[in-house]
Amino acid sequence: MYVTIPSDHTMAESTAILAATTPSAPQAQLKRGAYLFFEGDDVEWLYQVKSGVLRLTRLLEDGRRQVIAFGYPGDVVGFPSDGKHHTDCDVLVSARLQPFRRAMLESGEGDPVLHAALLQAALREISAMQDHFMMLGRKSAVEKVASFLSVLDERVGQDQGQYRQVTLPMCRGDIADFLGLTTETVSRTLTQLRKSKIIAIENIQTVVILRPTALLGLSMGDRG
Amino acid sequence: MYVTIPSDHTMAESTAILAATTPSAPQAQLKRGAYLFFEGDDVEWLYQVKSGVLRLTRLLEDGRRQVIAFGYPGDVVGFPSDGKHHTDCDVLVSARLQPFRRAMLESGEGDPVLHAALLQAALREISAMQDHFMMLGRKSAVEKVASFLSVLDERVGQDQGQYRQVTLPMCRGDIADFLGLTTETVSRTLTQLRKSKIIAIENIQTVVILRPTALLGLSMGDRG
DNA sequence: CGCACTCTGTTACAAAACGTTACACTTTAA
DNA sequence: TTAAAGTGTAACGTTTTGTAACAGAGTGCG
Repeated sequence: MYVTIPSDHTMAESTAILAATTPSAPQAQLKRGAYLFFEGDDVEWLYQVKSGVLRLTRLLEDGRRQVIAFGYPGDVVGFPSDGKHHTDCDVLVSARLQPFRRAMLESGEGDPVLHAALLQAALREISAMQDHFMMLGRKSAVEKVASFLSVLDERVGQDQGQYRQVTLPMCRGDIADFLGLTTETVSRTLTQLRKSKIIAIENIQTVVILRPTALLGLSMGDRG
Repeated sequence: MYVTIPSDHTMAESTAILAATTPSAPQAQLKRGAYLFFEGDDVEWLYQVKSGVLRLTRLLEDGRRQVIAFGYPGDVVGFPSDGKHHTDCDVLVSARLQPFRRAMLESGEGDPVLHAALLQAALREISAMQDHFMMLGRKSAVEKVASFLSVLDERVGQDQGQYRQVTLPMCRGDIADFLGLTTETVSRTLTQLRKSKIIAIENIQTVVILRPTALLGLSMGDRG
């Protein structure tokens, strides 16, 4: 999951699953904290997330970290480049995963439909990352956090009576490293949104969206 | 071209051209200022840059702009998502382009070798964009500009007697929008690098790298 | 059970980085 | 030649970060 510019097809497309195909391996179940792969590993499998949440990260030698993406249901992770993984990937919320052999993407032997579906997933990935560029490069802290919450709401928000509610399985540091901010700034910004009554923070992992329109406005550059 | 973490294979890989294949269209020659496509256009062709430089951009409604990438020889541009372009693309330096039908990527009918090569280009694109995330999200102004010059040097730098020399066909505003800075900051940072004798600015489009190691150091977080 | 300890998150204040504004200068195009 | 666009530089302002202190939740241990 990246922070993309809102669009109605986003969810439908990305969760359109590679379902009607012959899997080459049974689904795998992984617990919180487990690692799927590390940067530099040879790619054997791609994975489509069926349930749970993954985290993809890159590290700089001096310890700085960038969270590249969160893997939500429907997302495909593990695209190879030169046959290798270029991120670490671990499990944030215990996940069910559908593995696909790397060859299914790269040569498509056997199943052209699956091959095409994985290719389309890669192409969508490129487009989503382009959107995320705009966010990392050109948005303010408030816009970033507001965008993040909006996208998460659109993608996995739940109805909670009058309002909608978003669960944040990642810690503040993960959000910061995803949005290019510090944990303090993420924390301060959430407080600011709470004080403007745009969100409520029910508990540390649960945000209630009180004014979705205001949030969306902030994410696109309206003044607070 | 993205600002990726330096690696010896970068150039060899990306300029490894889709050469030994049957082109489905003759090469095209485009002049500075010409547009290849706009955001929202249906994708008919992908293009591999043979010579010249392209610029891929995205716009926000309020006018903020992100330069997504520069297209240098070897790069492939125009990957579709949902069949559409998601950036604008225009010509910075008059370019020779090899067009490939979109179907060559998406269905591969006719030429499996070409299909595989285009797919690999897309996968490399994903990896390069991940590196660029790190840069946009986690690097300071000096690190960004130093990284930019280092990558450009590695990719298209020319020998100039004792030193190496880089041509910047894009204006300061383009560099700024690529790195997530303002033109002033780009300008100040270049001045700063010039005053520390790490680069010399021969003319507005030509930078001489006096101390490549120092530049690389700065790009990875050493103090100035 | 209570206690110290760690980890995460929050807040306040100071500091740094970067952006904004303004203006001079150069180059390019009309 | 003049206007327009692009660039360089400086002073100033804003945003974001860094630092530090503290609160609360969870954990291990006596």
